[in-house]
Amino acid sequence: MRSAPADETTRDRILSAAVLRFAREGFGASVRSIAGDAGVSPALVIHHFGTKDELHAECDERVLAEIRATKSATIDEITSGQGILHRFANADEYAPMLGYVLRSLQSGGPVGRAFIEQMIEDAVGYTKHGIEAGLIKPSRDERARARYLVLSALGALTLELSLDPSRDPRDIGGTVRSFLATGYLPMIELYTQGVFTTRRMLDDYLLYVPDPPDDAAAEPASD
Amino acid sequence: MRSAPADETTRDRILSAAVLRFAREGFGASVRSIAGDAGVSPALVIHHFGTKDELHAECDERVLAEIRATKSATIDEITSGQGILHRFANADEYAPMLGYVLRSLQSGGPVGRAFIEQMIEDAVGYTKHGIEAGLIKPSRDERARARYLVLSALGALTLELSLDPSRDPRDIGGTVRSFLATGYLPMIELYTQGVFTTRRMLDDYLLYVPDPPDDAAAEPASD
DNA sequence: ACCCTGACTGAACACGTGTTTAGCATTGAA
DNA sequence: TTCAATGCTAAACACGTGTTCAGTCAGGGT
Repeated sequence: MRSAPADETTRDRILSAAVLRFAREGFGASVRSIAGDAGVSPALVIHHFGTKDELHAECDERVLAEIRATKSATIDEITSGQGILHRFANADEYAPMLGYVLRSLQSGGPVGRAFIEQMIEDAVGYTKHGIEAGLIKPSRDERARARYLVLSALGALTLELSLDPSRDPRDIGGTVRSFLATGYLPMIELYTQGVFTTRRMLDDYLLYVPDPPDDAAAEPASD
Repeated sequence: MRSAPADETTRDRILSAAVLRFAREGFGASVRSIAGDAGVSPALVIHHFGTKDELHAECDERVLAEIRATKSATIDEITSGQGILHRFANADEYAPMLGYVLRSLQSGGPVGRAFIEQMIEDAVGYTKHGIEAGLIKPSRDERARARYLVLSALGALTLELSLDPSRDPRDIGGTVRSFLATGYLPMIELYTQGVFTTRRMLDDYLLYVPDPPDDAAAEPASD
């Protein structure tokens, strides 16, 4: 009975409903609402997952797995430059997944953290590729730059998302597009020409700080 | 009795406790915990403010007023360049205020929105000043750039804040400093020299989009 | 046939929430 | 003094939450 595939349908239906609810309303979404979406009693949710937290954890795992899957599918879609955000814009099919990630980002959950870490890793690869192709300038600290680029882009996006109250959170692709409509020009303008006319601030900082770290000492305390 | 100044003490103590709690734990903080902090019964909180939402609203007003006050106090502190974040770094006295703002930012509250709007306004002024002084390059859309710079900086900060679980949220100044320790170099590096070696992406976009808006059409639908 | 196991439910429980109510204490005005 | 009003509290209420419990139903193994 355990190994029969039909049994997993209900469990999976609950899981999917939970991911959707969590993505739309955040992790405060009630077990009852999830059960309602799955057409099931609240007790069954607990019966299958034991606890709301365990359900949450399993949703995290599922989303992470899905991310890993779609990542390798779209990795050769880009490989050019900084089109990180554009991948999101016309990705309405991934909308609930992205919503889940942003929720996890806001609440400091493990999915958000893993997602950020992975995007940084990707960005390091992209920039390295771009440098070799002569399209991107090398940085004094590649990892720190990749991290900053990811944090600023994703951070601006989350802010845009939570600041626009009119748009309902379901339509994340729309928010991304709306953000790009206003933010893409200044972004690539900044990326191609910067904002400062002089190197003074940069040189001052480089003088002030003795050692530009060489890829390892970038983060003071992590893995 | 209404006009007596001594009466406002307790009310104000509750308000201060609420701002602190909201800043630390978000707006889900319970009325009971706030009352406890103020050394007061939960019923009194409701007696003075009518409703938790009204208390929330009054906290918003107080923080906004405080921001407006400290703004005019520190406006001549900067006036140089992009040291927006540095103002936060050594501002431990404003820490609860900043925490409150970040919470409001995450929840899409009016304080966060007003704060962003004001920072954009400030950034427009700063960049204009910097352009006249020859320190900052002009942009094709000053307002959009100011908005992007503010959103990316503040967004990266909020992400950093919610992603670092070890650090307790009380110590916001520490998080800001930790963020600057890793993020300042790539930020000013980006600001002084960009990341792209060619103008291709920018020119492509400028060709693709017919009209660069002239300061008014930047935001599609707002006040 | 039996029965046991697991999916599944309705009802309840325990708890935390915001809020209300009744009443006490103090204080200034009459 | 007497009255009214306000600051303030303890207790309770109504409600939503996650979770538990007792029990029903179906299905496959013996």
